[in-house]
Amino acid sequence: MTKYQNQTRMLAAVDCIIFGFDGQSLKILLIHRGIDPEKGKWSLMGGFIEPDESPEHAATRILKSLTGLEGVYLEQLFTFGKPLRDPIERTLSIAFFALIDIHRYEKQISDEYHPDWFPLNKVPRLIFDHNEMVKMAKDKLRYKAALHPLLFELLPKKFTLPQLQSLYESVYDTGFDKRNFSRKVLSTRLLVKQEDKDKGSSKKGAYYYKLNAKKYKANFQAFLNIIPNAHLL
Amino acid sequence: MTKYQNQTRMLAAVDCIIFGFDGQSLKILLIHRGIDPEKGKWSLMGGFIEPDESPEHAATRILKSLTGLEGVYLEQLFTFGKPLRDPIERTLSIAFFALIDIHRYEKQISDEYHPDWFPLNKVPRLIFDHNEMVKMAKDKLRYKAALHPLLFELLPKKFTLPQLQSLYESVYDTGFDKRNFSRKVLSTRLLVKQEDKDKGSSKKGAYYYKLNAKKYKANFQAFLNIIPNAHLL
DNA sequence: CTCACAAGTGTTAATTTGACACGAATTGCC
DNA sequence: GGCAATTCGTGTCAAATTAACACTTGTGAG
Repeated sequence: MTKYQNQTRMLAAVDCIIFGFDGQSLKILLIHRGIDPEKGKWSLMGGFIEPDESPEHAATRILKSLTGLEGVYLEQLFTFGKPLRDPIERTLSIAFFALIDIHRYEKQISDEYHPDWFPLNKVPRLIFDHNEMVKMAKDKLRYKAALHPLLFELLPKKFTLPQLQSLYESVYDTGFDKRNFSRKVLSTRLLVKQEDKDKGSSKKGAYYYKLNAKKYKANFQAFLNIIPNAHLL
Repeated sequence: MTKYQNQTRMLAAVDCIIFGFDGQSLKILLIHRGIDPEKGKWSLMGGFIEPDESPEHAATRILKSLTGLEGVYLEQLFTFGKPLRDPIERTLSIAFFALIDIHRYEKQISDEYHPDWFPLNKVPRLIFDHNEMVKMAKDKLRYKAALHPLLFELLPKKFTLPQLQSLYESVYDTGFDKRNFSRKVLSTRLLVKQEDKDKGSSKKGAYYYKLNAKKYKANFQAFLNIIPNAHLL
C-alpha cells in the first residue's frame, strides 16, 4: 500500500528526567549536550527514536547508555511538540521520568557526557524546553508519590524508616511527625522488617526494611496517605 | 545550521477520545475512517499534525472540525508509538481525551465522517491501537475524576444534583448514597444553588446548580473524595 | 560510667466517613 | 378535589481516621 501523501514527517526524540536521592536531597542527572546546537550546554539525557523501536524502548536504551542501569522505574510523562522547540528542525520529544537508586549509578559508564547530579532547586538553565520538562516531572513526582508507593524506587533494596522519611521530606520540602509517618507507612503492610540494623546514622541503629515485592506490585494503585494535607501541595 | 543527520523522520498524528454524557450513560464519539487503510472502519477522530502547529493545537483543530466546539476540556493522555502500530507507515500518535457537553454537539457539523456515540461498554472493534487508547482514557478519567472536579465538563452550565450523581454513577458503574453524595459535593463550595428548578425528571423538580467558576479554577487541584473507597476501583 | 544522640513507640481529641429513613412537593388520575 | 405515585432534599449516629503531642530505649564515644 502507498504511503500517506502530503504529510509532514518529523524527528522524534525522547528525553529522560532521571531522579536520584543521595540521603540528603532529591537530585536529577544532567549531561553536557554532545551535539550542536547548544553543544556543551546542560541538558537532559535524550536521543532520537530509532526506526524499529518504540518510545519506551528508546528511553530504556538511552537510560542504560547513561547510567548502566536496567529495570529501573520509567514512566512516560508528556510529549512536547511546539513547532519551534528545537531551532534546527521540527522535533517531537517524548519526555520520560525515571527513578533510580543513586547508589547503583556508576559515573564511569557515561564519562562521554560529563554527567552530574543537581539538587532540584539548583537546576541550571537547560537547553530548549528542558526546564519545563523538569518542572513537569517534579510536579508529577510529587503528585503521584502522595498517592502511590513510588519513592521506594529511589532507595536501595534495604532501607530504614528514617531514610524513607527523609526522602519524603525532601520530595515535599517539609517535615513530618515520625510517629504518624511510621504508623502510616507500616499500615500499608508493604514493608518487611529485617533483623539487622543500619548503624550509619546513629549509635542505636535503625532497623532495615525491605519491600514486600508481591504486595508492592499488587497494591501499587493503592492510595497512600503519607502526606497530610496532600491537597494543599 | 544544518539539519540533524541520519535520523529517521516519522509521521505524527493526534487521536481524540471524546467523552459525552447523555443523562443515561457515558459515551464516546467515533467516526468512520475516511482514508485507507481500514477505510470505513470505526475509529477515533484524529489527524496528522501540521508543520506549524503543536500537538495541542492539532487536537483542538480536529475536535472543532468534528464537533464544532471550542473551549472544551482537552488533555494530553499518552503517546502511542510502537513501530508497527500503523501498517502503512511509522506514525506516532499523541492521544488526547476531551470532555464535552453532549447537548452542545451538533451532528450536522461533521456528517462527512458519519460519527456516532457509543456507550463505553459497547465500543466496537476499532482500527490500529485505538481500543487501547480508549481503555487508557477511560481508566484515566475514572482515576482523575475521583480526585478532581472534572466531570462538570460533561454537563451543561446549569445542572441538578441528581444529574451530577447520575453522571458519577455512570462513570464508576455503581450507586452512591444521595445524602452522602450531596454532602460531599456541596462541602467543596464549588456549586452555587440557583433559584429555578429542572422539572424534567420529577414532579417536584430539582434545583439547578452552577459552578462557581473562580473556585473551580482555583481548586481544580483540590482532592475530592466523592467516591467512597476510590482505592478499590 | 555517663553523656549525647537518634530510634522507636502510644494516647487522645477532632474530624471525617459511611450507613441509614422519612417528610415535602408536585402532578396526574380517579 | 383528594389521593396515589414519584422524586427531591435533608440529619443523626457510630466507626474509622487523622493530627498533635513526649518520653523511654539503646549504644558508642569520651
